[in-house]
Amino acid sequence: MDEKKRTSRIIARLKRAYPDAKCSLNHTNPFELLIATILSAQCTDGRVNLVTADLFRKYRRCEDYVNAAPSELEQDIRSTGFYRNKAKAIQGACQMILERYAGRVPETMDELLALPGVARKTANVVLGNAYGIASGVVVDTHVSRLAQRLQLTEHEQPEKIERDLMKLVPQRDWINFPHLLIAHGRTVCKARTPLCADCVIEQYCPSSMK
DNA sequence: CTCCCGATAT
DNA sequence: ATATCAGGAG
Repeated sequence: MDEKKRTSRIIARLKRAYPDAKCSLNHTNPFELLIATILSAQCTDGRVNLVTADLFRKYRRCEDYVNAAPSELEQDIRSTGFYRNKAKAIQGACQMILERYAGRVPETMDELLALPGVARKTANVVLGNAYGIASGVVVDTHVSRLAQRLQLTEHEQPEKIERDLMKLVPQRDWINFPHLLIAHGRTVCKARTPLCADCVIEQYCPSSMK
């Protein structure tokens, strides 16, 4: 079986197992998703959602972040970790969005990549989940781990993994595919102890311990 | 490559 | 005690 066929079988199985897989970061607009995604670095989505529940009530627009005292914003996002970096990134991004785009989150890859604290992973999350634009494939820690275990790539750098996945996965699935891998990665194909006995794609996995 | 960093699971 | 979590910048 060639790699594309194996990939399509994997996708079909995962869609059946996780029919409701979607973006797990709570948000009601592109701006909120951008902030939530910046906060999600090396932090669980559950923790991010806990923080943004209060954060999005207190900070509604770019001006609210830009005008806040850095130390106060840092405390408001502290429990997500890396809070100094994240606060600085958020304030820098908001200032740029205000100056260049009149407060609207841009809808192109290049414009998003120019924002501080935003690289391909965050840009792909915002474009895909807030704007419905299939700009690429989100590669986070779960997608990276599963793509390697499934041997959908032989690389470790996120950018190279994304390039391999964009070749293997049909573009209509670029947005949903990471949701499927993340759902599977969180519940079954875990980082420390993969539960291969419970895996619905075990027959397609070269790394299976079954 | 290193650094940033708190919360939770194992 | 240590690994891991929807990463990005220098």
